[in-house]
Amino acid sequence: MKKKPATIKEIAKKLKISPSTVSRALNDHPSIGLVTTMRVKKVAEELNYEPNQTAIFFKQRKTFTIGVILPSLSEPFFSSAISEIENVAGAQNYTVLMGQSHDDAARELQIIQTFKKHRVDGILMSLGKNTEDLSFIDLLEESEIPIVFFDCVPNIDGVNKVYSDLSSGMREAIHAFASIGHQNIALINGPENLLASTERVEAYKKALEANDLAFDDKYVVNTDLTEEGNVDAMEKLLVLSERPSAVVSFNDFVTLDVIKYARQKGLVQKKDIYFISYANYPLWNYMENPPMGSIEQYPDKQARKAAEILFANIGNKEEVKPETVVFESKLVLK
Amino acid sequence: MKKKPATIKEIAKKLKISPSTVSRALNDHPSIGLVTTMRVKKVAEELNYEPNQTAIFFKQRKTFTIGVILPSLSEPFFSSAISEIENVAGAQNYTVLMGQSHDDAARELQIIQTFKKHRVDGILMSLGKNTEDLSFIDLLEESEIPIVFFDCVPNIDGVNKVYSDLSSGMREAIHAFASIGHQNIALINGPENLLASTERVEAYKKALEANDLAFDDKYVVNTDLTEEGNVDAMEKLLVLSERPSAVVSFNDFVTLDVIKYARQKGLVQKKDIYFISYANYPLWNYMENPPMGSIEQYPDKQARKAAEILFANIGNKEEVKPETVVFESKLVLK
DNA sequence: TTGTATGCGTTATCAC
DNA sequence: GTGATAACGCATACAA
Repeated sequence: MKKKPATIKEIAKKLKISPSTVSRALNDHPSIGLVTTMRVKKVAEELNYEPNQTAIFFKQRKTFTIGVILPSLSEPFFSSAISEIENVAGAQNYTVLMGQSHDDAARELQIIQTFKKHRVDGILMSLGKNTEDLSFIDLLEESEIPIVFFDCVPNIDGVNKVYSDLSSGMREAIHAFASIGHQNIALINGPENLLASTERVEAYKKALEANDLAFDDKYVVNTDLTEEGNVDAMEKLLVLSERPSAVVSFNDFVTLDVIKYARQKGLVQKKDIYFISYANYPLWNYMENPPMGSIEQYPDKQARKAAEILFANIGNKEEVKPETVVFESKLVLK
Repeated sequence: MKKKPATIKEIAKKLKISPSTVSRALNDHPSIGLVTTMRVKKVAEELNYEPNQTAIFFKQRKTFTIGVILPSLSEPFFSSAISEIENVAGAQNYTVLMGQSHDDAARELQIIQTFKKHRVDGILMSLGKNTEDLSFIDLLEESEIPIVFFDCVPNIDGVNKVYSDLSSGMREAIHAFASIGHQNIALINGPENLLASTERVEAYKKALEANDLAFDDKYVVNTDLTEEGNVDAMEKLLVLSERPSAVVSFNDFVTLDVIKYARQKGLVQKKDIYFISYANYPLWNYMENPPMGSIEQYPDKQARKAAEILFANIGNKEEVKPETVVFESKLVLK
C-alpha cells in the first residue's frame, strides 16, 4: 500500500488548471472563483491530498514548532510546566519539540543547535543548575530565534524571563513559624553555587529580619540534593546544642528525605519539629503527616506566561522589548 | 544584527567554485580533492555556515523527528516514559515532538494529523482511555509512518506494541496476601469499559484461583478514577458484612485516596487492612505508612523498548514484522 | 479570475 | 575531481 501523498501538481493536472490556481484555491485566496475553489477542494479530498509541510516550512521559513529545553521531565515541576506549554502551543496550532538537559550545559548547547537546525520558531528554556556560559543567547539572537526563560532564568538583563520570587513565600513561611512561637528557624539550602540557593538564603535573612528574629549562620546548612546530602544536612542541625524547632528546606525532595530522617530519630512532626518546603507537591495532601506547609511556585502559571510571551515575540516581526515577569511564591499550609 | 544564515551558494561564490562541489565537500564526498574540501570547510566556518535542515528535510523526506502521543505528561508514569524516550532518541540524533491527548480521541487524531504534516519519521503512542476508533493506524500505514504503541496498546494484531502484563504482578500480589492469611481480598478496579480494567479483573480471578481462593464478585468494585469515585468504591467495600482485609487497587492515585479514606475511618494499615496497588510511585518510600506493596510496570523499560522497535522500523526500508513485547509486572514490597 | 515563471537550499545525475 | 542542471512541493510576483 505504498501511496505517495498527492501533490498540488497532480490536482492541477487532473483539473487541467495550473498548480498556482490550486495552491491559491486551497488557501482560500480571495481572487479565486468560488466554483474553482470548490472543485479544487473536492479533488483534493478525493486524492487524499495533504500539504507537504516540510516544503512549506522550507519555503516560508517558519515551522510552527517551538522547542522546550528543561533539566528533566521526571521532575514533577517540569512535567507540569511542559504539560501546560503543550496546551498553550496546541491552541495556537504549534507543536512542541522537547529536550532534556539533565543539568548538563554541554547537552543544553547540543539541544539548542538541534533546535536551530530544525528552525524552531522559538524556544522556551529553564536553565540547568550549573549553566554558566550564556553565549548561546547571542547565537539565537543572530538567528532571530526568540527565547523565553522560565523558572531557572539567567541573571542578566535584556532577555525574556518568567520566574517565581522566592522571597514572598519565604517571608510567609518565616512569619508562619514565628507567629506560633518558633525562635530557631533553620534553612536547609541547596548547593552554594546555585542562584536558587543564593536567593533562598537572602530571602531567609530578610524574612528573619522582618520578623525581628536574629540571623545565625549555624542554622543554614547546605545539601548537594542527594539523599545522603539531605540527611547529612539534617544531621548537622539536629546535633546543634540549640537545635532548630522549625526548618525551611530547599524543595520537596529534600523535605521528604529529612522528614523521614527526623522520624527515624524519633522526632514527631508539628510537635518536636516543623517543616516548610518549596514546590508544593500534590502528594502532601495524602500524607498522614505532611509538613506544615509548602511554598507553591506555580510551574503551570510560569510556563503559560512564558509561552504567551514567546508567542507574542514570534508573532511580531518587529523587535519586542524583553519582558520580565515575576510571580510571587505563596505558602500553602497543609 | 539580522544575519541571514549563509548558504552553500554563498560559499561557492566566495570560492568561485560550484555549489555542488561545496555540497560534496561539506559531506566529505570521496571524489572531492582534499585541498578543496579543506578550503570549503574553512570558508564555511568563517561564514558561520549552518545547513538549512528544513531544506534537507524537504529534499530527503526525512525529518529526524519522532512524535510521541500520550494522555498526559502530568502523570508520572508518562513523564518517566517520555523522559526515557527522549534519551533514546537523543542518542540517535533524533528529536522528539510531543502531544498530549488528555484521553480525548479527537485530540489524538488531531495530533496524528499534525505529526503527519510534520512528516515525522515515526510515532510512539500510548492510547487514551476511551479510544475506540483505530482507523488512524491504516492512515499512518499508507503514509508509511511506523508506529509503536506502548503501555495502553490496541487490542488487535499486526501492530507493534510493548506493554506490561498485569497478571504476573497480580499473581504475586494475591499470593503475598494469601500467604499471610488473607481470605477476603478485594479489587478496586477502574472504569469497566477500559481494557486495563478488564485485564485486571481477569488477572485477579486467575490469581485467586491459583491460590485456592474463591472468587466473589462483591469484592470487585469500580471507580471512575475521580477522588469521589475512589472513596465511593472503598466505601462499598467497607460496608460489606464480611469486609475485605486486603485490597488491590487500580493504581497509585486510587490507592492514595482510599488509604486516606480508610485512615479517616479509623482503620490502621497493615493491621486492619492491607493495600497493594499498581504503578509503584517513588513516593511510597517516603511515606510513614505506605501500602504493603505496589506493582511496578516499568514505564522507562517499556518506553525504551518501544523506542528501540520504532528506530528499527525507521532504519529498515523493508517491511519489518510487527513485534509484540510484554514485560512482566512485578510486585515490589514496601 | 487565472496562468507563467521563479525561487526557497540542497543534493543527485549527468556530463566534462 | 569538478561543474551544470534538474528536482523536491509549494507560494507568489508578475502577466494576461
